[in-house]
Formats: sequence, C-alpha cells, structure tokens
Amino acid sequence: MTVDSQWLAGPASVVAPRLLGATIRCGERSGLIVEVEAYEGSDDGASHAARGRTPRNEVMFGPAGHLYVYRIYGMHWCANVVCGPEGQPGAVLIRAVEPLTGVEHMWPDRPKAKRLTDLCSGPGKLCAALAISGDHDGVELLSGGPVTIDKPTSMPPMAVGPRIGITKATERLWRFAVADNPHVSRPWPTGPQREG
DNA sequence: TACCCGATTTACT
DNA sequence: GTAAATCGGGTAT
Repeated sequence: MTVDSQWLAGPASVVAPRLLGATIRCGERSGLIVEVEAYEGSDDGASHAARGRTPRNEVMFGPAGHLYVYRIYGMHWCANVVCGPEGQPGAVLIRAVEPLTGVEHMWPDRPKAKRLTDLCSGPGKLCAALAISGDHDGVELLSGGPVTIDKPTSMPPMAVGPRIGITKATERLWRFAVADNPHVSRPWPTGPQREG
C-alpha cells in the first residue's frame, strides 16, 4: 500500500519514525528505508523552511505526499518526503536505504561503492543509487508515478539520536533508524537508545 | 552584484 | 583524524 497525504498528515517528527521499514521505489530500483531525519518549520532552526518560503523550499510548504529534492554542496541530491498539513512546512529526509531490487542498476551510478552497505548509506548516495535527482523535485508519490513509497508492514526496533551535519537545533533527537541495521549512514555516537 | 556556506562524499595523512 | 571537491540559494550590499 502506497503512502497517501492522510498517512503523512502529521508533523515531520511524528511521521519520520513511521517511515522506517517503508519501501521506496524509483523505476526498477527499490530499497527499504532504514534511516530518516525530521525537519519542520519556523521553530526548527535546522530546517530549510526555518526562514520562510523560498523558491527552493517551496515544495515543503505544499501538500503532503510530494517529494522535496534539493542539491547540496553543489554536488549531491537529497530526497525528502513532504508531510504535515498544507501551508505548514515539514519534510522527512531519507538518509539511508537497504537495497532491495534493481541493485545491478545501482552499481554503475555509485562507482565508488565497494560493498552493498556503501550503495545507499547516505542521503546523497541513495539518490544516486535510486537515480533520484532535481527532476523529481515536487513529484507526487502516487502509484504509477516515477517515485513511490509503500508503507511498512510492521514497525522495526528503532534507534533515536541527534540529526547529522547541522549546526542549529542540535538538541532535537530527530534522527531515527532501524536499530543495528548495517546500511545506516553512520553508527550511533553513543550506545543506541531503543524504543518501539 | 558580492559573499558565505551547507540536511555530503571521498580521498588522503 | 582532516580537507578537498564544487556551486546555487539566501542574505547582505
């Protein structure tokens, strides 16, 4: 069952952990979502939407169920699932995926990867591996569309921690991952906290 | 129009 | 562990 705007209607910090174990698909290529981060609105200093609406973050302010893709460091793409009520910005950054299908297509797009666990273990890596780019910014996550996300069948054990690579709002524990999954972008700083 | 810098990845010491 | 690659968005001038 693919996600819909109602399933994604909650705030990013609530929707994010629910996306663990979901399957993201782009053409032949698919993977299990094993790591995410939540980004919300004006009260979240780390969010692109913190300082209001701009051409880049436009999609974050739109209805849930769309993809927000942006370029970072002039090199890589990062993919987010837009959630929350329309007009209220929020998105879940997909940080790591466990490759499922179309892996033979992923290797050529990840020439530096040496192991299966290097293929999609980072937000920029998984975009390259799944062939997600700026062309997908704003696309709706509809069955039959270029990118789809299937809901998880069950909620896996989860680890929680601070978000990666940000300098603001670092106190918020809005990074979520499947506990002990080898495909995560980075290990947990201290002993993983579990719940769920 | 100028300047700064980032929700990263990779190579190298 | 540190640093380079690389560039458009966002804010300031």
